[in-house]
Amino acid sequence: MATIRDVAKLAGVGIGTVSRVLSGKGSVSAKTLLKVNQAMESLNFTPNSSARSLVSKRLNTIGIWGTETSGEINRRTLSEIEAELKEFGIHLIFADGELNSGEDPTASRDSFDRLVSKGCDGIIIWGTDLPAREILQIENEFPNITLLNNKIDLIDDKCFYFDHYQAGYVCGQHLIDKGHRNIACITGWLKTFDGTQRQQGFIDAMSSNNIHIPRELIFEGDYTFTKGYEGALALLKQDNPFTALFCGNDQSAMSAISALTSKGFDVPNDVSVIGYDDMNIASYTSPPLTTVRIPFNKMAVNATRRLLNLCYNLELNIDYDFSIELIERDSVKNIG
Amino acid sequence: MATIRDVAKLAGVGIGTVSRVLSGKGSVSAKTLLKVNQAMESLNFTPNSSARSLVSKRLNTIGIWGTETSGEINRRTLSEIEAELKEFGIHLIFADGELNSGEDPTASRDSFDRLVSKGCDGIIIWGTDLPAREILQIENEFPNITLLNNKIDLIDDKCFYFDHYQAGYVCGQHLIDKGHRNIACITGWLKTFDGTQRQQGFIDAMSSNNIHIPRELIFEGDYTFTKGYEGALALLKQDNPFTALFCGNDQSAMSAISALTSKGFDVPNDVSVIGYDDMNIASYTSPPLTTVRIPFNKMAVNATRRLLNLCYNLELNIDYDFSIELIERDSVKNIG
DNA sequence: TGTATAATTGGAACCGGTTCCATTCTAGAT
DNA sequence: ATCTAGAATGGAACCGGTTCCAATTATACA
Repeated sequence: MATIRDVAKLAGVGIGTVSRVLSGKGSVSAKTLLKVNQAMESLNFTPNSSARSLVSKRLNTIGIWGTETSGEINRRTLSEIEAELKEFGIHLIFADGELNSGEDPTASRDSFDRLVSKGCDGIIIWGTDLPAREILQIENEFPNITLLNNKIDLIDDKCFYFDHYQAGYVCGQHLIDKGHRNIACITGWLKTFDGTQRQQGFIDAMSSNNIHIPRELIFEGDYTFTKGYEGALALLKQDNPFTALFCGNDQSAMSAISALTSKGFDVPNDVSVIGYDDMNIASYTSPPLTTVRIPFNKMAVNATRRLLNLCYNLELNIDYDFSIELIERDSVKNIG
Repeated sequence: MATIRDVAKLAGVGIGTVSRVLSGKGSVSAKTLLKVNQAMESLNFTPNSSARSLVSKRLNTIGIWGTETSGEINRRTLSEIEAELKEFGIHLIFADGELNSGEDPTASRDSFDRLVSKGCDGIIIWGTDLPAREILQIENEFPNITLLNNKIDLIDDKCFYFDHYQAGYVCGQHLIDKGHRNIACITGWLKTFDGTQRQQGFIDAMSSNNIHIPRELIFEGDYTFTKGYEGALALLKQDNPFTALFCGNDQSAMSAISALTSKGFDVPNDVSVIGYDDMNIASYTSPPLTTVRIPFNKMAVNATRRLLNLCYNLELNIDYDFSIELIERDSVKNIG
């Protein structure tokens, strides 16, 4: 690997001059520029990133961390983030909290620290794996963080979240508008910020319309296919009849439909189902899924831009406003 | 940030001693060890990774590149890779070829070069975005690469691929075994290595059983939901009847089912459908999907281990043998 | 007690960039 | 021709680790 000194020697100039050519800062005469460029070319010179980082204290890398980095909808978002970073020549380091999360908060924290110590210039923390207290503590000594799909009041300007409450409300209201009164639900993962929010919104939509949901019609899920399937079967087993089902996300909606179908219930003629997320797949279930579209990508991009501002003193515009959209397909029937 | 010299000063030792403590190599007396550790503790010392990399010429980072890093099944695999790397303290840098691939091969190559120049110690190239010639050229000047889901004879030991031909054959044979004779297919993406392989295997299974598939019953897909849906509609429009449908992957199978259902055809009573991949979701479609399970994760882990061997002179065991498994669910009916 | 050998230690030199200052060159003004 | 501001240039010093060698100290053995 050629170094800056090799280039300088070949071009017959000093290393400072080569450095100036590299950075484009400082003045260099036209003919010197040419000589240096030719030398770089013929030596196939690439600046060593470690040496650069050592003095500039800038790693040109940001990290993303959190269990929510898995799953289809999230993966789409990762690409979006990567694309945003690409424009600024920043790389994305990727640490999955998934495999050691949940049960063992220490392990979560360890995996986070590993990310910091490798050194990224900043980190997007995706989801609610770490308790607020811990995040605040982190933010105190390592301020270059941004939260995606989490909300902590003290650092609200670094949080990019969505009004899941409202979205849950909209889902509930939609079912009611379609004439449903006996409504069941398979909740999202109630350990997460967004899971509880959307659930509360849904419940409040019910109360506002004077509808009471008996305890038996609420099945606590966790966003997985498995729980969606189990949940639907469990709901079918209990005694309260229902004509509609609100699911915490599209995955559980899909598998709930699968369970309902397997037990001889037709969706939407026997039971209407509404999902949440609008995954790609939602258009291609049988029947296509009515759901609510969450602007995850937009959230992610803005979280990324905010982080770039923090890390590199940029002043990119940040948008904190994320609105929802109800996507009506064929899984909800009007029985009004 | 405390440096090694700060630690040395506080502990009252030389910097060499501190370095020895850090690396655990070379001898250090018990009491010196204690002093140094205390000093590190109280200064909250973390070694600077750039300085380390500069001299060790080791970035402790590997990259993954390719359009195939998107999609659900692939995302699951990413986690697997990350977990493998975690054990060795290696980070995963992530560059998506997706957004600039296909149309513009130069852009693909650029995005690849960006990954190299940042410097990873090695790269997993996932998929077939780059032509073999180009990959060989890359391998020549940057030998630390490993190919996932691609096969190039000259560097077979760095390739981790699956016998898609055999899997395609198995799918075809399964439909035949279940009594089907009029079989349609929606191919995978024929621009990819695996897409053509599985298609050929399927076709050969047909020929071996003296079944001829008319041109009209072959729809060229590309793995997307969209094409699966379109494909099923197109197949329904033409004149040759069919009782079974082979799809290039689960996504197209799902959307094909959705299209068939929407046109009043029942799966599997009117048409049997077999998928390919065994995505998580395959158990939860309506009906649950018969498909073939591809050991992507195992492939990915071995590609990763091979890369670790290359980059860091390790000698991890590598397995090149990946076998398939037919997963029978409810989307294929026996009509024999 | 003296000597050989091994264990322990300190720090200069180095990795390959960036920064900054002193120096030289150039062109326009007088 | 002389002076001067500003452009252009070279290179020492530095970033924070690792490596390696010379020097010092400890231990074992005769």
